[in-house]
Amino acid sequence: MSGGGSPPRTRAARARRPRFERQLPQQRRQALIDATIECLKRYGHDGLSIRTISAQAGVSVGLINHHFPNKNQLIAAAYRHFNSELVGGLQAAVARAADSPRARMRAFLEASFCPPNLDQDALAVWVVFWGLYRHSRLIQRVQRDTYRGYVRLLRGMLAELLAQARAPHRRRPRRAARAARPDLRLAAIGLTALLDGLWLEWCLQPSAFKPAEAVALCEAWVEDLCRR
Amino acid sequence: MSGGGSPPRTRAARARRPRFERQLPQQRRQALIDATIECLKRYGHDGLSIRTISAQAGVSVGLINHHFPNKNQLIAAAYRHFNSELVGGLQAAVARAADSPRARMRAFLEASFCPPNLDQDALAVWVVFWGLYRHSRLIQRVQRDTYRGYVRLLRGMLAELLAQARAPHRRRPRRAARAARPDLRLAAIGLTALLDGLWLEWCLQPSAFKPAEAVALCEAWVEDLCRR
DNA sequence: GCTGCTGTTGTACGATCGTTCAACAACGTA
DNA sequence: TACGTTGTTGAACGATCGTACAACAGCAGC
Repeated sequence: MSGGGSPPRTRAARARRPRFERQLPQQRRQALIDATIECLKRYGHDGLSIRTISAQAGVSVGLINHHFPNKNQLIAAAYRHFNSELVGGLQAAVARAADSPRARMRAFLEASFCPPNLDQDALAVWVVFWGLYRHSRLIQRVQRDTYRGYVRLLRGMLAELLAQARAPHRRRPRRAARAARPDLRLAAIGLTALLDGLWLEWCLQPSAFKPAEAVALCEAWVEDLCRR
Repeated sequence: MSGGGSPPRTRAARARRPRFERQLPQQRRQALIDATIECLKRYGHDGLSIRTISAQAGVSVGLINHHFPNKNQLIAAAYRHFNSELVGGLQAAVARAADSPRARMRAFLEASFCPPNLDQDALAVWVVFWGLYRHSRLIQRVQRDTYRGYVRLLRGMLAELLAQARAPHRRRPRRAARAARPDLRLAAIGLTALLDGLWLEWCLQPSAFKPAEAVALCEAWVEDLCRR
C-alpha cells in the first residue's frame, strides 16, 4: 500500500513505469504479424480489423500504419509468415529424418498430420487467407512465392521414391526415364491433392479418422504408385 | 417529344410504369439468395454487404430485412442453396448414368470435374463460406444437414464397387463382409480427400492439369482400391 | 373506383471501419 | 543533464456497415 496504487510523483518513480516500451521496427513488425494470426484464429475474418489486431498486440491503433503502409500489407506479411512457417517446418522434419527416400516421405507425411499443422485453428486461418486470394494481388504474390518451395520439396521426395522403385528392375532404362516425367507430374498433383484433402477433412471433422490413418492412406497411395 | 420524356399525368400512364413490382415472398427470397451468391463470386467476402447484395438484386436496402430476420440468416440460406445445388447436380448425374457401378462412379467423377462445379468463382464462394464456418452456428448447421447427402451418395457408389470387385472371388464370404466395413469407411474418406484436393488444386491453378486427368487419377485410385 | 393488406422504399441512426496526423515520450547520445 | 531522433499514442475524420421504421404503393377483392 506504500504507493503501489497511487500515481508516482518523483521523476525516478515515473521512470520505473514507462507508458510504453520502444522496440526495434523488426521486432514490432513481427509482434503485429503474430497478433494478426492470433486474431484470425480467435475471431476469423472479423478478427482482421485494425482495432482488434492492435488490441491483441497491446499497442495503439495508430502504430500499425507506422510499421505497415496499410492493412492489406500487414495481412500479406502475415500470410507470408504463415506460409514460410509451414514449409520451413516440413523441410526441417524431412531433414531430420533418416537418409532413405521412404523415411523422408514418412517424416514429411507425419509432420503434415501433426500439430501445429493439423489444427482446426490453422484451417480457420488458411481459409480466411484463401478467401482473400481472388481479389488481392498481394496475397496472390505471396502464394506464388511460397508455394514453389512446397512443390519442390514434395516433388523431390516423389522423384527419389519413383527412381528407387524402378531402378532394381533395370528394364527399358531409356524409355522408363522418358516416361517418368509425366508420371512424376501427375503423381505430385495426386499426392498433393490427397494430402490437402485429408488435412482439410480432418480439420473439419477431427473425429472422422485418426492422423495415423491419414498417413497410412497417403503411404498406401505412394506404394500403389511405385508398384505400377 | 410528345410526352415520352416528361412525367406522365394521367393515371393510365402512371400505371404503365410502376416503380417496383411486387413478388411472392418465395420468389423474392430466392432472388436475394441468387444475388448473394453472385456478389460472393464478384467481390469475395466484401460482397457480403446488405447494400451490395440489394443493389445486385435491384431492390432497396430495407427489403432484405423484410424477408430475412438478419444478414446472417440470408447468408446461411445462400449456403444451403449452394450446397443443395451441388449435391443435387451430382445425384442427377449419377441417376442419368448407366446402371453399372463403374459407370455411376465415372458419371459422378465427371460431374465433379465439370462446370458449374469446377469453377474458380465457385471456389471463391466456397472459401468465403468456410471462413464463416467456425464462428457461425447457422453455417455449421447447414453444413451438417447437407454434407450427409453427399457422404451417403459417395459411400453408396463405393460400396457397390467394392462388393462387385469382391463377389467373383467367392472367398471367405463372412470374413470379407466383416472386414469390408472399416475398408469402406477409410475408402470413402480417401476418395473424398482426393476428389476435394484435386478440385481445390485445379481451381487454384487451372493450367496445372486437365479435368480429364483428375478423373483418371480418381479412377486409378478406385481401381487400386478394388484390386487390393 | 374504393379499400385493405402487405411487399417495398429510402431515410435515419449508432456502431465500427481504415487512415491521418499533431503531440507525446522513450531512450541513445553528447 | 539537455538534446534530438523516432517509435508511439489517441483523438478525429469521412466512409460504410447492419438494422429499424414510418411512409409509400402495387395489386387483389369488393
